[in-house]
Amino acid sequence: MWLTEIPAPDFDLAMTLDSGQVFHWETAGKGFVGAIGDCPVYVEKDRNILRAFGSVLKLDRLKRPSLRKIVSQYFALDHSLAEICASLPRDPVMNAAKHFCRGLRIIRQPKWECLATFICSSMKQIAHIRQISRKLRERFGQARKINPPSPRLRCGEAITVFTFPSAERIAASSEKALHRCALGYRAKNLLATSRLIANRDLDLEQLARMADVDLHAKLCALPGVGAKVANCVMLFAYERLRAFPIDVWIERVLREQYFPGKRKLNVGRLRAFTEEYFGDHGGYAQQYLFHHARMSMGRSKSKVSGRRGAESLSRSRA
DNA sequence: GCCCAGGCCATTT
DNA sequence: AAATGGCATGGG
Repeated sequence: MWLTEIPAPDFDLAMTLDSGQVFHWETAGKGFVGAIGDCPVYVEKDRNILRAFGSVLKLDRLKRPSLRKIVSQYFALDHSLAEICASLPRDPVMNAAKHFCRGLRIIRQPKWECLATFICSSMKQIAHIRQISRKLRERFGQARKINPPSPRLRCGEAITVFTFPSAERIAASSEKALHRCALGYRAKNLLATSRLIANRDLDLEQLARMADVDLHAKLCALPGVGAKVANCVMLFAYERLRAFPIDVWIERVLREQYFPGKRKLNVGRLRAFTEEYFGDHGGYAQQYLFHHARMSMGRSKSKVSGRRGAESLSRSRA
């Protein structure tokens, strides 16, 4: 077990973990517990310090990076948010999201874990995706314990966390077993894709060398992976910061904020716009717009009446 | 019961 | 090429 403290002044841990890019971190004490790959970790933000406590596997410890390296890499503390934000468009919608999401980082997730959870994400609310992720971990992953050494770490008692199951482990399960994790029709896709990996027909690490377009096409060829999921995996696991996933939230933001009242707008037109407008860090723009929109929706009570509500509000003020 | 959800896919126009 | 409907499940 190791303890490390990392200066991270422009990093919002809680917002990053609650922004719908990763689904397994759970609050514990004043921080969060989860797994970074095979490493069980407790993390907390204490003023400008990111404090992490956890263990690295004993096998091949010599080749193993330090906990500090693992945490810094995972949370992308090397990303210069100042430069990234400066490169984003400066329209009112983007500015508001940018301001609201200060400190939110696009993290670097393990590739299979990211691919698998986003295969499970289709037509699911984030709370459901979290449930699915937890069930997969509890049922097929490995239990690892975190034993806090001192009350300095405000995480309380010993905690068990579960690693995400390998593709081989999922492939060795069954569609019925996956169904019991509330996967629904997604079970078949997850199983099929896991078997491509277990059978050596697909090596996710090898794909990292491919150009964006080719990587996107390769991912889209996998069962249960379409344009949206492929872009999520590119953004959250392959560090392709241009990737701009368009889900129902983002599509709503684009239609209402960037093309208000425009009728003939298919997904292809929206895609053409986002790729040229948001630029090299479009993925950050997308995540900020997504999180801001999702957090703002709670205020208007009813989701369906949200649009009408906003409209009538602006009219009544006029 | 209704609505919707970080969509994908086969089928039809 | 673009629109449409089915798909499993759970929360509000």
